[in-house]
Amino acid sequence: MSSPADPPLPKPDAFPKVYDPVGPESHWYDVWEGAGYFRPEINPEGEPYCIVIPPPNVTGSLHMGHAFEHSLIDATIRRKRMQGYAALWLPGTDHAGIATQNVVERQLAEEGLSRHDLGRASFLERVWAWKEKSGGEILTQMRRMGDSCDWSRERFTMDEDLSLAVRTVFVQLYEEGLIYRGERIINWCPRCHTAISDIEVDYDDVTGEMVEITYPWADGSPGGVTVATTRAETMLGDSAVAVNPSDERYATAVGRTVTLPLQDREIPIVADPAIDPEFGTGAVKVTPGHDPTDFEIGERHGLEIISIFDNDAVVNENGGAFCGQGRFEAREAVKSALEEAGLLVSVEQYVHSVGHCQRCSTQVEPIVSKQWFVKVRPLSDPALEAVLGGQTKFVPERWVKVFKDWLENIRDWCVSRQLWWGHRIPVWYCSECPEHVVSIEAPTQCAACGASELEQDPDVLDTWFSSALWPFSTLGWPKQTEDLNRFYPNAMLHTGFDIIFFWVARMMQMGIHFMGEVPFHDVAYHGLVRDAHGKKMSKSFGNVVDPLELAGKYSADALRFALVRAAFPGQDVPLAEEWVEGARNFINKLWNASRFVSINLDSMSLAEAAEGELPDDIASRWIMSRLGSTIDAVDSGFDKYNFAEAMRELHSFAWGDFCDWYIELSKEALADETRRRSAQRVLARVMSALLRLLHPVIPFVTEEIWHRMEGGGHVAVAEWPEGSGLIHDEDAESAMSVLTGIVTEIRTFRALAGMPPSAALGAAVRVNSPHVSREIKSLSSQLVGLARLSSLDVRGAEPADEDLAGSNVRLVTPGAEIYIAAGGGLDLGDLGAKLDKKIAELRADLTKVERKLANPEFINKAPEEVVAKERAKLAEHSESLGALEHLSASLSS
RNA sequence: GGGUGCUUAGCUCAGGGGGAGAGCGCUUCCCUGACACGGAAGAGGUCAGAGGUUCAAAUCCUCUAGCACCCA
Repeated sequence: MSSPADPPLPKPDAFPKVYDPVGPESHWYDVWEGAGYFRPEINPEGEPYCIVIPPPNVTGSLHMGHAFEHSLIDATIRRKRMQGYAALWLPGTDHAGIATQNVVERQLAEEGLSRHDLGRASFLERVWAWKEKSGGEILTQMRRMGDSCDWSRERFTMDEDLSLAVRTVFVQLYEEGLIYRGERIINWCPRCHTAISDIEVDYDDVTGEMVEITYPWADGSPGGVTVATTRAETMLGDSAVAVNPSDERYATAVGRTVTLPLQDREIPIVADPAIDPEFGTGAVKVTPGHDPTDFEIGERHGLEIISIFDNDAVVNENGGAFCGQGRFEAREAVKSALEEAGLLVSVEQYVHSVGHCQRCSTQVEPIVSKQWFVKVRPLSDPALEAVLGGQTKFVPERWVKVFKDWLENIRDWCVSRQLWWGHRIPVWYCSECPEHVVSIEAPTQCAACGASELEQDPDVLDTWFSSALWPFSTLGWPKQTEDLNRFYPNAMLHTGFDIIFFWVARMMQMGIHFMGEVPFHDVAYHGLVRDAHGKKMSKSFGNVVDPLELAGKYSADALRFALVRAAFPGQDVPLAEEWVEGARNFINKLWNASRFVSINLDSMSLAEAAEGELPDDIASRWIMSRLGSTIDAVDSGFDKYNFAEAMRELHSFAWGDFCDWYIELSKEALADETRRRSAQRVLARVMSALLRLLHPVIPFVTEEIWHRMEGGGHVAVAEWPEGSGLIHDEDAESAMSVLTGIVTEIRTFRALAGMPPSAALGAAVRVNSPHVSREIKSLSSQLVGLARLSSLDVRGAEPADEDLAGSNVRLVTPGAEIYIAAGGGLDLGDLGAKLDKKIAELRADLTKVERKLANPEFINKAPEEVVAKERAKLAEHSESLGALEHLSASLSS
């Protein structure tokens, strides 16, 4: 094809054969950000479209889960931006109360210090210093990944504005009676030294012991009541024994008293329906001070609450002789003492579920303590209604049920934490009187007695209290800012299902309560990133993969594509390095397709080359039709948050339709001066659309190619392609499928016959439909190239049994027959075996079809199209079978 | 104990009443003027098991088994 008239190739370094992501991935981000593309103001007329980031821990670093979630958010927001929305991805970080405090305390411990050694003020200075030092890391990493956040709107949960929002919410809820202080049984972490909420307790199976203990009758009569427990040491705090009221065995026992061993305390036997008669002996010790169920039993029966543990879960003075022992130590000591007393009936190994602190895995100790609670029900009911009523849509929908079950059984939320790092509870206690002041700003005097000595509650709020406000606190609330009016409700939320209770439910509650509207219209729950074999990534397994490392090796684009490509709604994403490698290969393929187009545009930009009317040849019509369907499928995938589907469409269009077929077909047209220009037009249009469609997921490489080819503007703000303008061209698609069938059939024959690609092969093709036959004729020079033929004769269906091109081989493909003059001396052994197999398959298929059509019920009940389709299949299969048998016979003769 | 999801090619997963799909891996051939991070052609599956509904079931229903997760 080369001739002196060919245009000069671009300089080799303008489009190297292998894409090098290093330059583009360090260059384009600053350009985009500098141009203000990440700000919604770039589309001032656009409809607002806001997504807030699920705020990562401020001192954390980027892990694969972030990389995944952010890839989905960025893909969503970049597409919306290109569609002309005032797209805002609002970034920020969370102060992560316990987690952050634990990290800094660990640092202090290395210096042999505790936070109490430093005191509250200097400890907080330390935490702020740590936050300043490590707080930017994750944000830098996000930039590296190409995340198009509006950094001018970055927020931190402990910013002054957001802290004001927290205090405002607290005060208002208090005034509405939805926040109260109460002495209740709560989950206490003896290591973190704080209360935690019910959902911060993780239950794990632990192998322990089931111990049976006899409590003797108080009146000295022989025997007693035997109770079963896994926590023998808590008997020190027992204030009753309970049985089920319907339990015959204990009918006469109820109302009597027993003596609590070791403590010498007389306690009653009460009847309570909460007791399961099937469990153990049917009699249960009741420890209202250290068991939530027992606490409730205690409330019902007016039992004494005896706390036997201090804040370290060490037995206190109420534990008598066991005072000073840790709870596990005390458990053994109590058992020995009971055994000595002859009251230990049995000890058996027992596996049971035990609550652990989510942050430090220490066994949680239920204790009774004075804490602040949010009365949740009045907030949760509207949240549930909003989801059931569809004001907020969940994807996948099944999470609605989980959400519903949880909200319907919700308990009040303990929001105070005995920590220093966080939003201090805006309550001040008077030193002169029992009153307290709940106020947004620090009060100067007691509202009740006027005293000026006021002390603020030492505790801080649960981190999730501030996260619950995130969709509006980040937009300026309680100030009525322009952003708040514009971007609330948020368009949607991408998040993991693991925080549906912690975060989504609470944002729904607070959003509706304070803004009067749901915080977002859609919530798309994604799965977890797992390793190549579907195992959860964890440090203990050693299968954790660092996203930045993969991005460094294969490019951020490749990592993003690998992740997004696997993102079926709500499904976990297995990630092996090979997937990223595959994504890198795809990007390189795209790069080379661009390289090809670029080389063939005669120095025109994509925009220039695309100008003018499209040609109406089959190949052009076909690829434009395919492009239209692809755009529709991509849009539909994005709109359903089914990113994997969108990516599959793009991948197969780009690699299959465009590279494998259209580019190959275009080579012939490009070589023809009269058709070169129109082929360029098609190449440029497809290329441009492809770059735009892929940009949300692989922003860097598409921008780099755009820069080299488009000659102006940035793909980051280019217009998103419209599929509806492109017609679905049935004729072109069917003609092309016949063409690809013919080509593939000939190639297969060549491979099976062991013919080298260079060997001459003459062929004649008989196309069944006269219409398609004309189209194939128009494509004959392309067909010659693709199938590497020495000659080609395309006929219509009319002539029946002519001698076609001296053929000795007859092949068949849907819609056409192929006659090949293969000459003699070919080794057709493989072909014969292959043919036999194909014939057998076809016969089996044919029998199935025949049986179906012979069934009157099928003819009567099946829809017409289905019957017609079966009939067509029958005809087609018979024909193919005939041809194959003919070929088989001619081979063996 | 209650709930949810999963079981489809060697691996990881889509599909979801009417001819079994993808990526990776594997086999054979090919460094052809976009690309070997590539091209061409292939092999490979009683869609977990058992019942049922239906003209028709991988797909819907029931049960069973195994796995995963959530809640108590």
